[in-house]
Amino acid sequence: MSGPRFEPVRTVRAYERIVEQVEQAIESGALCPGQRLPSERDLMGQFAVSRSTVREALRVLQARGLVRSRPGDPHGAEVLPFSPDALQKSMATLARVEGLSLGELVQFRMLLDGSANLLAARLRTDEQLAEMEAAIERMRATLQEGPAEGHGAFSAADVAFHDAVARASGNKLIQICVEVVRSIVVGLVADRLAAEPDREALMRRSIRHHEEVLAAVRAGDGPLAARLARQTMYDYYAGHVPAAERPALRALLE
Amino acid sequence: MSGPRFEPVRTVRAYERIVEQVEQAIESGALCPGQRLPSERDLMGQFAVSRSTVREALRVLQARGLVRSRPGDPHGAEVLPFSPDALQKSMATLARVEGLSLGELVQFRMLLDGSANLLAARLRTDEQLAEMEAAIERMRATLQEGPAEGHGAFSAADVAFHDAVARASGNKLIQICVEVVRSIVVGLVADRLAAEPDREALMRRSIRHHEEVLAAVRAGDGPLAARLARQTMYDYYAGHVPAAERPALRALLE
DNA sequence: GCTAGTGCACTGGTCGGACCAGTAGGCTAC
DNA sequence: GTAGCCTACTGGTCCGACCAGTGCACTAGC
Repeated sequence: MSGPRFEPVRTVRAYERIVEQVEQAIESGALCPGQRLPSERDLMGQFAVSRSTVREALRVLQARGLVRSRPGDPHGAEVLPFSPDALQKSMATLARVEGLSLGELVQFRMLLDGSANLLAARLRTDEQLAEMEAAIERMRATLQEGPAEGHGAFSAADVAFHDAVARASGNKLIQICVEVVRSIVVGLVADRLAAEPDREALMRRSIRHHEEVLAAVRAGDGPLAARLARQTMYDYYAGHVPAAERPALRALLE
Repeated sequence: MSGPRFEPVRTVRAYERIVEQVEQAIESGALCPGQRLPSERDLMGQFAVSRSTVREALRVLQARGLVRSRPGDPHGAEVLPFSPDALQKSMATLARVEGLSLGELVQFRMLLDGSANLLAARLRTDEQLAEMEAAIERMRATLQEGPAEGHGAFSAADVAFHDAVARASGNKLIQICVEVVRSIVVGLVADRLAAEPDREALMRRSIRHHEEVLAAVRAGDGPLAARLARQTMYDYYAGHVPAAERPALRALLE
């Protein structure tokens, strides 16, 4: 016999147990977004620890995007609705530390956006279709205002279109990843896009592409919508991706 | 005239500035994985803040997976190599808080794995091909040992196969996301898979599917490899996905 | 009566000091 | 030369204090 089986004890810091308890309360729904945590001074009583420990736990929870605290707020820390901020922060760190190339990010967007369109062509509601149409309409409108002022608005409308598609995919994870990766890519190429020599032509072509994508989604032709969406993204970003990385991107275009 | 343009000043907490500085040092390479941060007492001198503030900053950095500290370690906190742990934690939290369904997660895996195979069929090296072959061989071997002991090993080999494909895709982001999402899915269905009535048949079929996928990758037929990979994943998990969610998964199978 | 202004009680952010258990590496005794 | 102890230092935790900022109740004025 091997006698009683002892498990290795891992020493758990006090603040970690606080994090766990609060995290679980949030996940279980005992704490809902908008609700407030007790004040730090209350919490130190409830958890029977010092304020430093409570604060370290709150820092971790805040870093994970679960709560937010404001100085002077008499109601205590606020439980936040989920937002992909923490996810985005992790991924942005990843992009920098791990040295993700623009090519890899764009490639990832291509496959995400392509898949979103594939699903959206199947599952979209008429309302979502209208949202996409409206976004394209706004893109067209910005062209009238001249490219200078119009560029921010154009991007916003472009984002709105892709968000609508992602929502229509019916998969929240796709939706979130689309948002996260897009914000990183946009952060990387924003200045380069602003310096684009013939931005208006790019915008005009982008609108046409979006119209084609929408038509495919409307027709329920998922594979076509996916292919067009990938092509659209490729055309929009390929100029900023090092030539050596482009073949890998084009592999997604067939 | 509108006078001088004043910008809103955002009050930045002291610990946040510390986090920023250390983060930047890591990203810029001034601090490499394995290197040590000065001790908390040193840091409070360098940053001219109290130890509480230093510690709160370290908690945040630790929550982001950038450093690790051990009690009693005379060398100070250690700078960690990037690991997707933080990313995984965010996404796992997301999965629970946001109520991601198993269907959504599996669907996401299907599109990730499919895309990885599509790219791998184009870009794989012979060495990577050999890794995939070896993984399948290990899957076969576990069948001989009987399903009871073999199941852990089978899963490990399965994971190794998918990791090899993800690596062969040449996209680190795909690779990381595959890993993150897989671990979440596995965490959700581990117990249900263990209770599978006819596990051996499932494993046998899974091996055959993997062989087909590998053949397509070897032949360089990306679209076929992608479709087979998605089918493989569907077959493996569909039984655990609520029937209502399955049609959305099947949308990825054409 | 209702509003505008004021004060207060309390919040989170920061500080400094203190103690403890644990570690690593140098020192000593063999 | 090595085994074992010792010490200096670490991170984890606690305490008490101060500050600037906030929201609310209360009050003064209409």
